[in-house]
Amino acid sequence: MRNKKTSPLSGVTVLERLRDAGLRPTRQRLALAKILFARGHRHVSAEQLFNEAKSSRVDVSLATVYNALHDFTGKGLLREISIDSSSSYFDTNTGNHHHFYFERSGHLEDIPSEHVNISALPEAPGGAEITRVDVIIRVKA
Amino acid sequence: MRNKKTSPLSGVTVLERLRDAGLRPTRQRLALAKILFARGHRHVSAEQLFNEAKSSRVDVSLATVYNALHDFTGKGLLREISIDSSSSYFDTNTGNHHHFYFERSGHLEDIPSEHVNISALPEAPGGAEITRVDVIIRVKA
DNA sequence: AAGCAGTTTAGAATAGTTCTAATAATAGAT
DNA sequence: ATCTATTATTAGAACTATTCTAAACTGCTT
Ligand SMILES: [Mn+2]
Ligand SMILES: [Mn+2]
Ligand SMILES: [Zn+2]
Ligand SMILES: [Zn+2]
Repeated sequence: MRNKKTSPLSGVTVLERLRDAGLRPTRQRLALAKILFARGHRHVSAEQLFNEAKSSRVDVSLATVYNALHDFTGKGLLREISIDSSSSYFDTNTGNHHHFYFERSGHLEDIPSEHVNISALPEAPGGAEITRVDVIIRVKA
Repeated sequence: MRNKKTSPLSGVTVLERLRDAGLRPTRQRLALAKILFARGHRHVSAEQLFNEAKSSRVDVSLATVYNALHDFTGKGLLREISIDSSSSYFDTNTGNHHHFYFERSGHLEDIPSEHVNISALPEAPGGAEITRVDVIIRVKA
């Protein structure tokens, strides 16, 4: 049997992260989570993650990539961002923050929420509860 | 020959609006523009507009609806909004403003830009020019 | 009226995503 | 370790919003 801790720091951490979220740490989920959470925050599309998995010799189907992304999102490990309606991004940064969107490249870059000061938020009609506030700054680049 | 001014106020106005934008006022574009701009600001999807056209006995193809929406957007008569990656909305309000998004119904509601005070905007990396700032407040309703 | 560029159209094509239903793996109990 | 129920994975089909194609048509200028 293989050692469960394949990478210095992230191996066990990722496994625990999945367990804590109530997600079975399957081989596929572990591999994908490792790609997603190995280093700093990222914004990835399903296709991107699928390709990175293939590059890392992780044998996983596209359907599983979608399943995992949605499962992770459902458990709060990721956050889904729709910007250009052609595809979604999944953000490993689930904290309160905003984005620069580079229209040419399709690249997303985080803006810490402290750097954007929103005031005078109107109350949601009918006292509806606010789920999330997204600020997207589109830049021509 | 029919009277060009079919509706009390909007007939000629819509025609001029298209001409001023450099768009040929074809039968289809006129009919669609009339639906879009007849009354106050709206947020419509392509499919919605297509259906409204059919209801108004305007014979227009779906491809033309898409063409018109994009042409209008390109000329600044509409603004395209992507929220949920399943489809885009086209907004007849092209001025600076933001949105409430009602997740349950998919409805969009304008927020005047004066009601949202954004301060401390970080400079775009590399001095890139800001195209637009979108604030979307998602509410659970 | 003629000619041309711009527009419309039906239907095919595309692409991201979801679904299906069969197979496989996991967790927990024995 | 084995058994079992539950959950996950998968290939490929299906779905859906949107775009493309290329042929027919129309608005505009002369
Ligand atoms: Mn999704
Ligand atoms: Mn579009
Ligand atoms: Zn982010
Ligand atoms: Zn609006």
